[in-house]
Amino acid sequence: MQNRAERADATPLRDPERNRARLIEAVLDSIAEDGIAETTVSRIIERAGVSRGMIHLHFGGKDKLLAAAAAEFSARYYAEMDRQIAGTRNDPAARIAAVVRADLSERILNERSAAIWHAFRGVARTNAAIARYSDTRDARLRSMIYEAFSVLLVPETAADRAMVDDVTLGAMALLEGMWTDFLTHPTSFSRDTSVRIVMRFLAAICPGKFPD
Amino acid sequence: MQNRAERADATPLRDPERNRARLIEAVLDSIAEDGIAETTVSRIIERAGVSRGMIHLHFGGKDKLLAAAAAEFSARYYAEMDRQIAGTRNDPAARIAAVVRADLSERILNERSAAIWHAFRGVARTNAAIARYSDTRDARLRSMIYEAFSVLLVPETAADRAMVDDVTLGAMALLEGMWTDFLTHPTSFSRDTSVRIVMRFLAAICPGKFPD
DNA sequence: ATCCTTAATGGACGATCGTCCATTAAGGAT
DNA sequence: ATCCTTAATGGACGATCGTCCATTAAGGAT
Repeated sequence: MQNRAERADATPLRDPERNRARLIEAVLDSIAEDGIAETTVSRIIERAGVSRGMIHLHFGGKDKLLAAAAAEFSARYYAEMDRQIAGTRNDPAARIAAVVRADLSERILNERSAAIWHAFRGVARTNAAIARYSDTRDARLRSMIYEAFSVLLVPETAADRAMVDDVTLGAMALLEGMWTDFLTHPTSFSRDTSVRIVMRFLAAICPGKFPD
Repeated sequence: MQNRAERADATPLRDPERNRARLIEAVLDSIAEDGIAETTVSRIIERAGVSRGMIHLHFGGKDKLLAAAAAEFSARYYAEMDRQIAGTRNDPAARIAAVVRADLSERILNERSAAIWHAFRGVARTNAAIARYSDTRDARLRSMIYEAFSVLLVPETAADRAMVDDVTLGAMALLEGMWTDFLTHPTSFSRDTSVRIVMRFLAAICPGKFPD
């Protein structure tokens, strides 16, 4: 139809990397907009603008494409998280606040990401590949919070260490809950309110550790 | 094959009510064990032990059967919740504690219910019928917590009322997060620890309101 | 005993699913 | 200029999906 000489730009006709990326993006868009049940091979290739055989060619099948999309989604999450909390390594209270702000920031928590995240969660129990990347994202966030509280609360006794465990679990639960609130009440949800509430709870349970 | 005279018991050969219940139970079991994607008409009737045409006969189609299962799941949730918090109407602190304990109790939060709940959440965005019952359950829990905090904190100023809003949202988030923790870490999850942490956070943010 | 309503059956049906491969052609290597 | 590797195409395929209806029979009404 069109050869290189006829095209004004230098866009190559063949670009496996670009097509892989398009397929992954199409999967994420489809899950966010139409849900996992409607994310069929036909819909995916339609969104990506590629041919039917390409899923099998580049990923080996639909399931592996979904797993790759989950991996990409997870990787983007903590890449952005790392970016936003950079420079808070020496101040645990600031780091925790930064993690909370990042986790609820527009770049990380938005209608698309919340829909995708909950869709993945819903099927993770019966899809080992998706569960793996879902767990990875979880574990990363948890360890960030845990490390910061370990520095902030300088635990010495067993009770102190239990406190670090508890407050980590509580912080994770609060953030998880805010994501769910965003998903279920996207219009009334307030990013600032959510950050404020999480920080108020954390400040209340760690008196004097989170200066205003 | 078998008529009433030949059967020892009095089980009727025809029992639409029983068959409806069997189909709903089969759907919930299938979602919990195999996931929503594997919950097909063939799998459902196999579990329920009924014939293929019965879904259309009694519910009008698979989608309506799923909606009925979501309705039943939601109804059971707050029936059990009401049962467990009965008798705490005059003591808001006790009522909040009872709601927390109930929401995390074995009868309400278990592997089956957590799997079903998250599966429904994952598709609620693109399934209006399921979203409706999911929201109903949510709103019921939220209003219980809100009412109790309204009595407990006797809000007078605008700031007081904002506090009631905040602590309600925080309590909801904590409970949601604990469900997710149960789903993702069923082996390490501790019911008692979760209840304790939620109550510690609530007590910390409402000083003197939750006597030990 | 006969009739009538309706619960229950189970297979036929068209629609879609995801996989896979024969074929084409891009584009670098020679 | 020719060859060779491999990206890309798109339709054929069997499998499975959910719906629906002709048929059977349960069981109350007469």
